[in-house]
Amino acid sequence: MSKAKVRTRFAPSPTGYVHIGNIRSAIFPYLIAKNAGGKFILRIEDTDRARFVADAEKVLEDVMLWLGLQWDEGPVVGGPFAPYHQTERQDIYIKWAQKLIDKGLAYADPYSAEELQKMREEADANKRPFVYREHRPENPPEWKVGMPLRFKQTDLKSWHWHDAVMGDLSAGPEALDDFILIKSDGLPTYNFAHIVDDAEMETTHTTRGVEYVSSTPNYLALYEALELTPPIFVSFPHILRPDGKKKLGKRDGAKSVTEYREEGYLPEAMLNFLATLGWNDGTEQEIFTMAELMDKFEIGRIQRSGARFDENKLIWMNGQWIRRLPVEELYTQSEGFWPASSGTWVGPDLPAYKKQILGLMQDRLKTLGDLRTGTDYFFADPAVDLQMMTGDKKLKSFSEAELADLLQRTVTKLNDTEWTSEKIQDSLNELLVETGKKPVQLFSLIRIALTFAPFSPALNETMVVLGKNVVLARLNRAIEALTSD
RNA sequence: GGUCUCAUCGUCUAACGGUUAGGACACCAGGUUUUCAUCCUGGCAAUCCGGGUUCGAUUCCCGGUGAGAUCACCA
Repeated sequence: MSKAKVRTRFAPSPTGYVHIGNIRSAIFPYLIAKNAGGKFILRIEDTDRARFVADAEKVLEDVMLWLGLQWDEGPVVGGPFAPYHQTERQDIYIKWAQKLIDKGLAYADPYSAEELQKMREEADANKRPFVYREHRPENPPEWKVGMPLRFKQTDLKSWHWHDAVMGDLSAGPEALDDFILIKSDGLPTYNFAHIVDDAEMETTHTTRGVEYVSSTPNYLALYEALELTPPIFVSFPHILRPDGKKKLGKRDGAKSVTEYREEGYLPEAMLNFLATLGWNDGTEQEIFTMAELMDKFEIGRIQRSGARFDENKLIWMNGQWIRRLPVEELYTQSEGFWPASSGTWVGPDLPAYKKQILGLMQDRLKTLGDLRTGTDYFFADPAVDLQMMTGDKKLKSFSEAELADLLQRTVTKLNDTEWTSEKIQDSLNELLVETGKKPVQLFSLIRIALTFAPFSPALNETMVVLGKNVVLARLNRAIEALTSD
């Protein structure tokens, strides 16, 4: 197969919650396709009507686009193999099912749910694994929509196959059973539908989590019955919960991708993190752009064992990305992460002001969400908190009068200072000499009087952004508070 | 329980059969004339166990052990 013919797909079930593990199942096939210059397809596997969630598909598509996983064929964009929702492809599945029935390789399941349940319990009581094919009805009724249709295994043999990630695999006949092809609601099961769709859509790689390797012998038998050539199998290891070795899932309180997005994680960081969780390029590189991932991704370097989800590394990576993004870009992404006070800020150019703040904050943000809690004092005068000044560890030895005096001298000094970060720093340094105080004392005092925040960027830089008038006004306010009682 | 799979620092991982087993996160210590960070330097820390093959095994083979997946009219 030529590389350009590579076609992969992400085939999620719209059940309403997209977690880290789900979305990595979209990233890997995307990269496989793009690495080869091929196509990436989005197919919605919505045959489970009981678990169907109405707006799940929208959420899913939003998350994919946010991460930069634009699909070449699928919902919204269409494509040569439309429709891309399985519920709209019912005729196709029935057609293929009929082919099997005609060949005597599929039959109607006449048992009721209760009868089936009873057989299972019996097998269980005898400590034997339940296999349906041992209870195959002798004279099944003629199948019609409304009855479950089962695949008839005719050759109980050991299967051997190759998986691009896991290597050579095999399984004995115990793995083979007469599984359901079409459910009684007329819709196909995943086991049947994905094979038909992958073939119809000319998918070259069937990607999925390792949990499907135990079903692969059944699929292989079905491919054979359908006279289809199996695709390349690509099984991904699981992403494990942070605290254990179990597969990550919604029950573990795993956050959805949307939640991470709302907390201020960048799509670049999320993509980078997920792509390198269970894959590496063999070098010591940790940070990858989408372009680099597309260029370097290799199926053969996907890990075989599961990888623990480590939020610390995600946080670190997010910081790395915040730092390397141009301010302009960061500004675009910061939309919605500013404190409420930014809405009432009175100044000529809010975007320019925010970009200045971003320039100062860029090195200290872990997530964009930190803007919400850490930049309030840029937009509104903070409430004066005397205790914060007088109670500060480094300022405890000073009386209120002394503190007021220090601030007064600062005001006088700054009043005559040209408002650039260099000049301000010069003045602050002179002040240090003139007052004979240590930086940790004088600067802490000024910093607190200006922001009343637990921490803030460099003093001189902060002053430049705040502006001379605001700085002097806030210092005077603090002096007033210190001398009023 | 049957079947299948996996196994390097706490975590993510690198290492044609020959390396003082490398890097990153986390953690600890120090530095960058305010704080919190960033950044820099250093430190701690691993080949699951037992056999075999080999001059030599993290690497190949076998057996244990441990872990996971799966045995639905869910995907």
